[in-house]
Amino acid sequence: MLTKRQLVILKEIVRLYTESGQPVGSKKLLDQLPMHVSSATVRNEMVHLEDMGLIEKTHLSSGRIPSTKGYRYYLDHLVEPSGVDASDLAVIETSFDQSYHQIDQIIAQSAKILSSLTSYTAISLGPELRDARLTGFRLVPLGDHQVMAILVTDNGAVENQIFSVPQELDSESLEKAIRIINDQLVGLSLTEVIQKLQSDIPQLLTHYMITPTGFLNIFGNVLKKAAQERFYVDGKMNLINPATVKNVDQLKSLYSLIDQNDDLAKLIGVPDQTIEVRLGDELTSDLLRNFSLITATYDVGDHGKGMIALLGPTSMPYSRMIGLLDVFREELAKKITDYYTHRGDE
Amino acid sequence: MLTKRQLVILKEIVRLYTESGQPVGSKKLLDQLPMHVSSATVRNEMVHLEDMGLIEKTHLSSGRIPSTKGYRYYLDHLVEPSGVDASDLAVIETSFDQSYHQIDQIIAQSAKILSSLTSYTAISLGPELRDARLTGFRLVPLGDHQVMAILVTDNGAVENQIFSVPQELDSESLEKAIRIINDQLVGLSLTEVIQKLQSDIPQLLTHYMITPTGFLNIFGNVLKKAAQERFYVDGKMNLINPATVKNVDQLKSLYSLIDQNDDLAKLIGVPDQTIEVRLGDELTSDLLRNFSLITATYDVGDHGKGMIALLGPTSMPYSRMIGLLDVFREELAKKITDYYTHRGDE
DNA sequence: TTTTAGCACTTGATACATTTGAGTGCTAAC
DNA sequence: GTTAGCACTCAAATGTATCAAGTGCTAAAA
Repeated sequence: MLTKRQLVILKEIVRLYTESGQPVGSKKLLDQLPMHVSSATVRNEMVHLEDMGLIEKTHLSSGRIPSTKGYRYYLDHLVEPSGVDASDLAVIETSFDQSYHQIDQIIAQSAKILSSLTSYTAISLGPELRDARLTGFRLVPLGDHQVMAILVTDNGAVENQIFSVPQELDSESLEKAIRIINDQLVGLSLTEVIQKLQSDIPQLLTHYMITPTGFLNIFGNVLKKAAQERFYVDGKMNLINPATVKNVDQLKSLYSLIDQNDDLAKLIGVPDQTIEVRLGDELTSDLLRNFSLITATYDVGDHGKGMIALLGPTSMPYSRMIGLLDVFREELAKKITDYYTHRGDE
Repeated sequence: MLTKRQLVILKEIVRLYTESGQPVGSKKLLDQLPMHVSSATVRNEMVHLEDMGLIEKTHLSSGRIPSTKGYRYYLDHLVEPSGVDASDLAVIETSFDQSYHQIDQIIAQSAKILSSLTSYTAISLGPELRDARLTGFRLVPLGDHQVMAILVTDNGAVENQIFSVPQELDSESLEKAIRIINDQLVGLSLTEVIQKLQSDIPQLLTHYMITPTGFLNIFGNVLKKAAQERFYVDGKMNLINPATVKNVDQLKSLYSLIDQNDDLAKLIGVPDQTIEVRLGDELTSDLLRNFSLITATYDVGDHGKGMIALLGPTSMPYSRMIGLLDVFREELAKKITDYYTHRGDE
C-alpha cells in the first residue's frame, strides 16, 4: 500500500516526465511538491517506489521515470481527466460543421480532427454494422458485361463494388434474383442475412435460376465487405517519434500493422470500459512496447456503438487526452444522431 | 568537350557513388578503371571535371561526388539502360496475374509492384481520361432521399458518388433528365461533355424540369471527379532516407505534397519523352532538391496514354531503373489492352 | 522512528586535444 | 602528357578532463 506522500510523488513524477520528457530528479521534484520536506526524504520515498516497481532509472545516477507498472497504477488510481480547452472545443465544432452524404465521411473526419488536436495517431470506427439492417440491394448494369453491385443499410452505410458478370447470367434471371433478395432479406440485420445466405436462399434461388452460384458470389462479396469493420486512421506521420520508434524498419512494420485492417481489429479488440487505456504488454504487438492506446466507445442508441482511439507514446498527457476523448465521444454521437435524423432533408 | 578518358571517369564516379554512397577518391577509382594510369593522372582529370562543374567535393580533401549537372550529363550522354533481371520480370508477371474488375485496380497494382521492386516511391496514372467517352450515366435511388450517381466511360473507369437529393426533385423529372443526358451525351468525350454542360444542356433540360440546377450539380460533380487525373502512389515510406530528408518536418511536407493530387499533377507535368529523368532544380519544389523523378509514359493505342514514375534520391542506379521502367511500360500496356479486350468474357 | 544535512560516488554530456587515414594539389623529373 | 613524391587538409575516431545532475548511505537532529 502506498502512503499519501508516495501517491503525490508518483503523480508528480508522471506529470513532470510527460511535460519535460526528462527523467525527474529529487531536486526538480521538490520544487513542485506542496509539502516541505528535504530532498533526502524525497529520495528515500523514491527508493520505495522503485522497490515496488512503479518508477525506474535510466542509468545508475539518473532521475526516475515512471515504469509501465507505474503508469498502470497512475491510470487506475491517480489520473484526473481535465476539462477541454474552449479552443479545442471550437475546433471540434467547426470541423464537424458541414453536411455529410455518407456516415463514413463523418467517421473519417473524426480521425482527422482527433489527430490534429492531439498530434497523435487517431483511429475511428463507425457504429457497429453487424446489427445494421439491410435496406436494399441493387445491381446496376454498366455495359460491357460489367455490373455495379450496391448494398445499402439502414445506418447509412453504402457499399459498392464492380463485377464482371459471368456469361451464364442473363439480365432477366438477375432481376428475378434481386427481387428475391429484396423481398426476403430487406429488414434483416447483416448477421441474419449472412446466416440465411448459407441456408434458405440458395435453394430459393434455384427455383428461378439455373446456377445461382455466380450471383451469390457477387452478393456475398459485397455483403462481406459491408459487414466488415473498417477503421479510419489519421495522423500516421505522428508515429515518427524518437521516443518510441528506434529505426526505420520498425516504423515500416508499424505502418503495415496499422494499414492492415485485420491487424488493427486484433489490436483494438473489444474494449469493455467506456474509456480504456492499454499500454506496454497489454498491447498485442511487440512493436508497441513503448506505446499506449486509449480507446473510447460512443453510443448512438439504436444504431449501435462505435469507437475512437488514440495511439501514442506511453508518456502521453493522459488527463488531457482522456478529457478530450470524453467530450469527443459526445460530440460525435450527437453529430451521427443528427445525421440519421436529418439526412436528405436539406 | 570531354575526352574519352574523362567520360570513363565520370561514368565510373557515378557508378561507384550510387553503389557505395561514399565520395569517390582517386585510389578507389583507379582500381575500377580499365586503363592503367597513375592516381595522379586520375586526380588531374578530376580537377578538369570539377572545373566543368560535373563533380564536386564535400570538403576540401574529400573524394568527389557527381554534381546535379554531372548527373544531368551522365543521363544525357552516358547512361546505358540495363536489362531486367529474370526474377524482377517474374515478379511483375505474377503480380499482374489476376483478373481485375476495374482499370484503377491495375493502375494501383502497378504502383505497388514498382515500389516493391525498386524500394522507391512509385506513382502511376491511368490512361488519359480527357479523351475517354461517356458510355452512361445512372442515378440509383438508395432510399431516404439519397441517390448514387454513377458515371461510366469507355475506358473502363467508373466513378460514383452519393448525394442527398434536393427536395424539389421528384423521381419522374430525374428519370427524364437522365434520359436526356444519355441520349445527348453518350459517345462524346468527357471534354466535350464538359463543354456541352455549359452551353446546350441547361436550356434543353428546362423543357422538362423546372429547376435543373440541382440535377446539374450532381452530374457536374461526378463528371469533374471522373475527368480528374488520379495518381496512385505506393511506397511513400521509402521517402524516409537520411540522404534526402533531413528532418521530420520536411518529411511531413513531402507527404502532404504527394497526397495532394493537384500538387502531384503540377510536379509531374507533361513529360515529352517516353522516359525522362528530372532532378534538382528541374523539379518544381524546393523540397525535392535532392530527389530525382523518372517518368515513363505508356501507350494503349485508342485508349490514350498513361504514366508511371519513380521518385527517389538523386543517386539512383539509373541504368537499372530506366531498364526496369522500359520493360514495365510494355507489360502494363499489354495488361491494360488485355483488360479492354477480355473484360467480361471470363 | 522519521527526517535531514552532508558527502562520496556514478554517469552522461560537453569540450578539447591528438591521432589516423583518405584524399587533395603541386612540383619536378621522366 | 604522365608520374612519383611530398606537404597539406579535413572528417572521423579516440582519448582525456571537467561539469552538472543525480544517487545512496551514514550519522546526527527532531
